Amino acid sequence: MTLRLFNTLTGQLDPLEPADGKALRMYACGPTVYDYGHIGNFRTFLQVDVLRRFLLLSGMRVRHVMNITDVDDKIIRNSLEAGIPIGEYTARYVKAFFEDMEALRIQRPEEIARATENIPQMVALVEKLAAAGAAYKTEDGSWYFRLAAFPEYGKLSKKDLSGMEDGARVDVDEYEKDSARDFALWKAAKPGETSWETAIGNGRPGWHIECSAMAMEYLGESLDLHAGGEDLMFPHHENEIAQSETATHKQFARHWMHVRFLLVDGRKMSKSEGNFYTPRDLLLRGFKASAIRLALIAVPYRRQFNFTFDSLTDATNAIDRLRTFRARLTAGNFATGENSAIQEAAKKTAGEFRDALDDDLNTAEALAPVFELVRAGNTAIDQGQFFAGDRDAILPLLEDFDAVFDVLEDRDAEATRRALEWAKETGRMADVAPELLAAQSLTDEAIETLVAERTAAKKARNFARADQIRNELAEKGVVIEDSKDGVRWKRK
RNA sequence: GGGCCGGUGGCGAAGUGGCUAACGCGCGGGUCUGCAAAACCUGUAUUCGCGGGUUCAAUUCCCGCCCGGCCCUCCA
Repeated sequence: MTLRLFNTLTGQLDPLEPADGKALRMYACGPTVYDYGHIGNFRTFLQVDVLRRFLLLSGMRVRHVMNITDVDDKIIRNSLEAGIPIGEYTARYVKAFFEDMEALRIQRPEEIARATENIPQMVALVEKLAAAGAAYKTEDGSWYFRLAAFPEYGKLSKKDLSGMEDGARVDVDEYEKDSARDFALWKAAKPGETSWETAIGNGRPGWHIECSAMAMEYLGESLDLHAGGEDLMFPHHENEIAQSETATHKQFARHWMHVRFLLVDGRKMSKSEGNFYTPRDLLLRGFKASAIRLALIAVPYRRQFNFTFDSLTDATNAIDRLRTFRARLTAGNFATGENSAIQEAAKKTAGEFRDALDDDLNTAEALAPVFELVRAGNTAIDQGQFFAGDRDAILPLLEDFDAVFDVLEDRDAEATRRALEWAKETGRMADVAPELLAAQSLTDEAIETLVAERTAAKKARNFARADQIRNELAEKGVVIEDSKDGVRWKRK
């Protein structure tokens, strides 16, 4: 089976495969670095990461390009207000973006393309469009794409623009356009604003041109897949198609993937509603990076996901269950042999896991058999019916699971530590949850010492002291588990 | 106003024209334990927004209504 992924262009599930049988060439719209990324942004990047990882797990080679929009109206406005060059302004957010990617375990694409580093390609594309009569320059020096030059406009978002009246909404700055719907390819420089002196004039790129130019620069004229948030479908992706296909007379992207927006507490996330969160906010509140990751990917990408703090707590507990199970397999001593029921369950789980992801990346359905296997495994272990052969069948399966979900390995402390450093540097310590600070005050070494002391106390049947230590640790978010294989502790 | 998508248990959700409506979390009871934690067992929707219709049979298809989301302007 190969992955069948919903294609916005055709409106159906289409197999996703490289046209040339080599690496799948995919382009995903990345961040505009005018501020810290929020969880909505990251839901999109995470879902694309799930796609990427599943393709790799399926044995496909992938060439994945993501852009960083580091010049646009907001960036220019904000950097002017701050009185610093745009490069300096965006540097902070680019750095933060990569930190967040790492915290959330988003794999780095093969290529990260920055708009400001690909201006010549954009200029060349505008020139090509001008030569074809599809681009025109207005009196102020801006360039526009002539929508009339592309009759197929609207095919992605299924919009019929033929009946749209010109002139309904004409931007003050754009009064020279031939048609109200024509969009900017190149914006003429305004006094004080960052600009590039080029063959088509002094100015800066329009928003849409960068993705067309960079996608073609790094992936060729025809892509296997183009992905982004659902809001980008129109006009951004529609405009990319118009520009690219007019210039090349080739299909720009065969497959289009759009990730659904999330809701927060049942409402649209927005700063004015007070329900706007960045991953960093959540880390400072004491949530784990892995929980944020799982919460944002456990609901399939075409479904609306209602994000709440509870959903993070749920994800935390679910991850705990998986990690505890894996630790049980790794640490336990199992007799040689195998339990045929477990062997079969493992085989079934592997198949169901892949089938679910093959079916339009149904992450929710892929998770179910994994948890069922966890229960079957735990039950067998409790009954003494679990053997080394069963462990050897399940561990690789968990590896495959984690190749996509990537939540089993505990790297949460590192992400949290980074977030705290950032809070310190930027004066946000007031936002840090007190419980998190309490937990941070305790080093791993200190915990080990206390745990050892408790074990000794237990041995001496001094339960009062043992419980005292356990409570002390619990107050700082450390939970102790006694078992036949020794004592295990973890930070909640 | 127009186009598109969705409304399933306490919460997040999967799913299907007819088998006991996944899975996770939570909660109640039990086993294990010095007590816990973990793990396991068990109970947690006779029912899938509301009202009609089609059908032998609908949560699943159709129509209407209500509610939420996305787009139609910058936005993951």
